[in-house]
Amino acid sequence: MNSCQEAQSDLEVILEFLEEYHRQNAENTGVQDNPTGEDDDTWEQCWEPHGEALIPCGPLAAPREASYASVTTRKLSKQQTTEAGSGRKMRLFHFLFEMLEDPGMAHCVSWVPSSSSSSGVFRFSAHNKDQLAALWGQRKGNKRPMTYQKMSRALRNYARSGEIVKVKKKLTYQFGESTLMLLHKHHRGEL
DNA sequence: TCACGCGGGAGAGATA
DNA sequence: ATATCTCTCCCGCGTG
Repeated sequence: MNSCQEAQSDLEVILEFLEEYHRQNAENTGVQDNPTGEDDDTWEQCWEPHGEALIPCGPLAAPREASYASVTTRKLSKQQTTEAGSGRKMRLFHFLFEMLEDPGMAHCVSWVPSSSSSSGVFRFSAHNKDQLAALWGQRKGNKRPMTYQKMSRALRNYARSGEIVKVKKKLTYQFGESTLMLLHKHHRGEL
């Protein structure tokens, strides 16, 4: 099994676990999915990478370590445990998803229509891609200006984990299936 | 030939 | 001090 396949299967396992846990949590405790509404801050605090996948760290954080360990044997890294706390930096694909969900940013980056509405394929505008990159640089608080070239390099790093893969088309990338599902769920406030 | 997007290596910065 | 993760920077290659 290569790293991408491994990551993909991990994501699937995690997703199944989250769905099951979420069902139980809703039934047993009556905890609201998203009682306060979502904003950028909660967004950052409720997700954390887990090895090659994403797992929530908000309301699910407490039982996560024990329960999740039964699902996968992959250990939590130092940074991952750190990020369960507050003040975690936003990751690039979170930012991109946010931009994709913002109609006002459609001139910079947009979903690519396809037969499957949830394909997760998106494309940068050839004219405004650097504007989006600059925004990312600002969000990160970089001293030097971010460019599309540098941002796309970071995007391609996600290919190793399967979170985002490169599509063989100019300026076009695709969210991993499970990553996209989790992002959508969170965006709808289901996690 | 040239511009542009892409891919890889190396290293910086943050954190435990 | 060390290890790990996530970018960031730079350089070279392929393509139209």
